[in-house]
Amino acid sequence: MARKESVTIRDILENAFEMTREEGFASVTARKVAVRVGCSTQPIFRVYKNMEELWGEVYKKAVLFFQDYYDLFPQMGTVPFSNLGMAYIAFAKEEKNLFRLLFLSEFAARKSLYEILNGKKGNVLCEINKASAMGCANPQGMFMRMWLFIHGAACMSLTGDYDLSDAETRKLLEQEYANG
Amino acid sequence: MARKESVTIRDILENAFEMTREEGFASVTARKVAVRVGCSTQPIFRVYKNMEELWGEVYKKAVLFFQDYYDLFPQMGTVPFSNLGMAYIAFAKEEKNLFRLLFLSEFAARKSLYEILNGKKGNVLCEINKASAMGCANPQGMFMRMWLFIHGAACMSLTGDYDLSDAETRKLLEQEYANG
DNA sequence: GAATTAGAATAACAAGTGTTACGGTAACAA
DNA sequence: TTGTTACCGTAACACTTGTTATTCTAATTC
Repeated sequence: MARKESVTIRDILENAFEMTREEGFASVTARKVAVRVGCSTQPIFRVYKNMEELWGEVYKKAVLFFQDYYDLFPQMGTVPFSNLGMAYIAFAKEEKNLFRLLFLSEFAARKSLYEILNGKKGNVLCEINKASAMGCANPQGMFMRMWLFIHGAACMSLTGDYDLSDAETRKLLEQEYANG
Repeated sequence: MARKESVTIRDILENAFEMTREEGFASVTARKVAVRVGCSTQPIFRVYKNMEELWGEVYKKAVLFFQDYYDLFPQMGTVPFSNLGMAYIAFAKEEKNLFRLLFLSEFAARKSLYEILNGKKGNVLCEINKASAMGCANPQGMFMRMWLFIHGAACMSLTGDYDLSDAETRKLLEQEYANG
């Protein structure tokens, strides 16, 4: 009856996402995505109502990407929030453009920081419970204090103003917890 | 001999800076600045070689603006780094667009965080000396720890994920210092 | 008042954006 | 083999960007 599609929704989203990773969210334009996919701009607008919709999907994919990143991140030590924090800081270093999109852009208002961190498994709640079980009197307050610290390190690494090693960073986080 | 200028360099820079404050750095385009000044785009290119140069001047003006902001900020309490930190966080809340330009944008690499904070009066050194005089064993390390905390709060307030009152924030900073 | 000349307005160029109209093409049904 | 029809490439529209060429204007000097 009809012609077979040669450009899939997957091709488009995948490439738009990789472009965000490599060149930043601002470079996801209709023509640039088309060039990278190797087609005209037409298939994009067949699949997505408009660019706004594609951008929204890239954002959603970035959220899932971060959550997978944390799931695969090596879990070391037992100090609450430290693994989550280490993953967050490493993510900011390695995936600067995705970090900006998720946690600093105007887009970032779509999901709260807490919502993204918590993910499907309730990562934050899990850490809060762990802290509580370890005798922390105010685990929510501890989370906030720790996270200010962690978010600060992550954001600072974007501009090159933070350059401690992973080992030093972990030490700092553990001290920070101990001092609470 | 010649015609008198009706659009000054001051008109242009002042308006470009105010546009950055109100609408963000990205809205400083030749035409938009011209509309706001009330002239054509021509006087801009008489005074500045190109837009890049104007943007550079806006950035420099933002640096000075922040430093004045801190100089006029009410100095309360004696805990080292706390006044500098409170000013920084308040600045992020009140001048979101300038904060982004100074401390998070690609532009931010022009001057290091430390350089901007320190200013002409050596604000950071001053606080480090104060800490030292008050018996702090590792004042540089203290500065770094405090500043991670402070930068985290400032950046979080941009996306609406930080909403503690000034009093609560100050308390946190003082505790943070005490725990070091 | 006339000539000179720098300042500024108008308009254009070239490149880039999102989006849409049109027409050719390829795959399947008859 | 012939239609049908969804897919996709080409080209265009309308808009925005930085920048520049041209033309008009106004202030000063003679």
